[in-house]
Amino acid sequence: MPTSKTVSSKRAAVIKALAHPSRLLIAEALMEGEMCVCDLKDLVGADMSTVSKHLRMMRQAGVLVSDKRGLNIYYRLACDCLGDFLRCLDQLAPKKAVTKSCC
Amino acid sequence: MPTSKTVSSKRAAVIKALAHPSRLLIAEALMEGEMCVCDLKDLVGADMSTVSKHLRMMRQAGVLVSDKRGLNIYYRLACDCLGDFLRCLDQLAPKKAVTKSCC
DNA sequence: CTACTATTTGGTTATTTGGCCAAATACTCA
DNA sequence: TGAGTATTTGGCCAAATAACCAAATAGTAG
Repeated sequence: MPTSKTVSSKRAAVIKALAHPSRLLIAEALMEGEMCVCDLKDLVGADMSTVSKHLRMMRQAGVLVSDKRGLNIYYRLACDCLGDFLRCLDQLAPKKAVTKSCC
Repeated sequence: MPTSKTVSSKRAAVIKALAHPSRLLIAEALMEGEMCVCDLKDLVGADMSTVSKHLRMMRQAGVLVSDKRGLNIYYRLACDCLGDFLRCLDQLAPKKAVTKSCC
């Protein structure tokens, strides 16, 4: 069985770490380079504690890597496959009806 | 602003459609080719109504396309970018601690 | 050591999600 | 038409999520 439920669950946990507007916004920003929590807080516009929890989740999922330097903790992406994937997803058209093709 | 919050939200909605073990299992299965709801029900091992709701969500997000033929409704993936992305994600290592690099 | 700064953790609350069951559709075929 | 099959919908409940605030922690610098 190439794609067991266990495998899917692990993968889904990683994907879930990107499946929230704020978290994806963070990931997108980090595609440009690392940022510290305070910068990300400004970016997201939420309470720092909220951002911190998002970051922890993403770090635990393996999506982000953190690095403490001076007073700040800097976060960066752990992989560079996000750009291609997002470009592909942007081509999808959300819809409501049944029986329709695209692509 | 290349990556606004609006863009991130739309993308996140699509990603969310894949961010559940059962839904990802469905998507993985559909990488091999289309399947009808009853097949997917057996695959997932949940109530058909539950599977149907997952499918509706994925369809509305634009991830799946459905096609009615005969008695059955067949679903298939709307894009083929999933494989590469999953292969990349599989290289990530989930972790708990701060300050560690990989890749 | 003390004050200060950056970040994380804990508690609480409101909302969303995911599951099942039962009932409703939609459609095919005899 | 009417039975039968495949799928969807609605209702309900338990569990997970995400937000905020307040308090704790870790570390730096004076």
